[in-house]
Amino acid sequence: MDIKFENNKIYIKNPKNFDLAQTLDCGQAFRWSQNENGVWSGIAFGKYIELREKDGDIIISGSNQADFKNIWANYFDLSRNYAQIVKDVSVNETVRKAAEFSHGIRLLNQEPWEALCSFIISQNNNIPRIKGIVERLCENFGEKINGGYTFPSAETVAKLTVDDLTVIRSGFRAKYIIDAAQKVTSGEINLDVLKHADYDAAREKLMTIKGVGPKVADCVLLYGLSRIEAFPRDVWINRALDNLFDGKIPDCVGNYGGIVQQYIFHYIRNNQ
DNA sequence: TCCCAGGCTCTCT
DNA sequence: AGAGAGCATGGG
Repeated sequence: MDIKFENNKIYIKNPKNFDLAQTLDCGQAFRWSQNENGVWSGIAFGKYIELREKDGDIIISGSNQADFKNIWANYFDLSRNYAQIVKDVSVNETVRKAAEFSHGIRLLNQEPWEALCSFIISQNNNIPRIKGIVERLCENFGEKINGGYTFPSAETVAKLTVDDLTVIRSGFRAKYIIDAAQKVTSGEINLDVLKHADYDAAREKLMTIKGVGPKVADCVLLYGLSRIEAFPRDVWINRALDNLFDGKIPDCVGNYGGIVQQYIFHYIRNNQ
């Protein structure tokens, strides 16, 4: 992608396969919102930024060249060739339709701990409420910065009790959040190591955390540890597999399960 | 009001 | 190994 830095803004000129609304509001991340002027804002890696689309470009403000290079280029997965991937997986007609409907969704490479914590919260829950719980977690236990609150560190959460978490109204998930924070803080779970570990071994390790089963583990691997071969199966995906794919993932998906899963998730959720 | 939500744990066969 | 109840909370 063609990047330009001008007037304290970052211009992604004529972006390919990058739609802000599709990417930021498709249920993979829970801290992005759009205001009445169409401007998206959010916080990740302890930094607040704003993004908007104008004249076919994406404009990032509130950031700088160093952060773009060190954080956002990877966060928005800018080096991945989505056009080629879409072409490869579109051998299957239903996948092609889902990919077309989901055009512009990119996988966000999120912070491992934030992904772990967020997807623990996601279980047996709906997206609006997940967002509310995550936001209350940040407001109560994150660090105040310009624009909002950072996602609280595992170290911070590890010191809390179930009672302390009453304010975020996460229900039965509170004890799971704390167990995850404690295992990450103690080093019993090293998320950076799991990023490069054998997939099944990493998955098993994540599932030693209370409240982390197969689906949450796959989500952590996909959204937090950049493992695009992950294929999380939630109620929506299972429904789609049953109704559209004879119950199984088509072979043409190959190692891009995570991307196709995201396309199918978006497609099935917005088409009954 | 009732059903359900980007599931998992626990218990009982 | 597999099935089923229960779980906190609240959005639609």
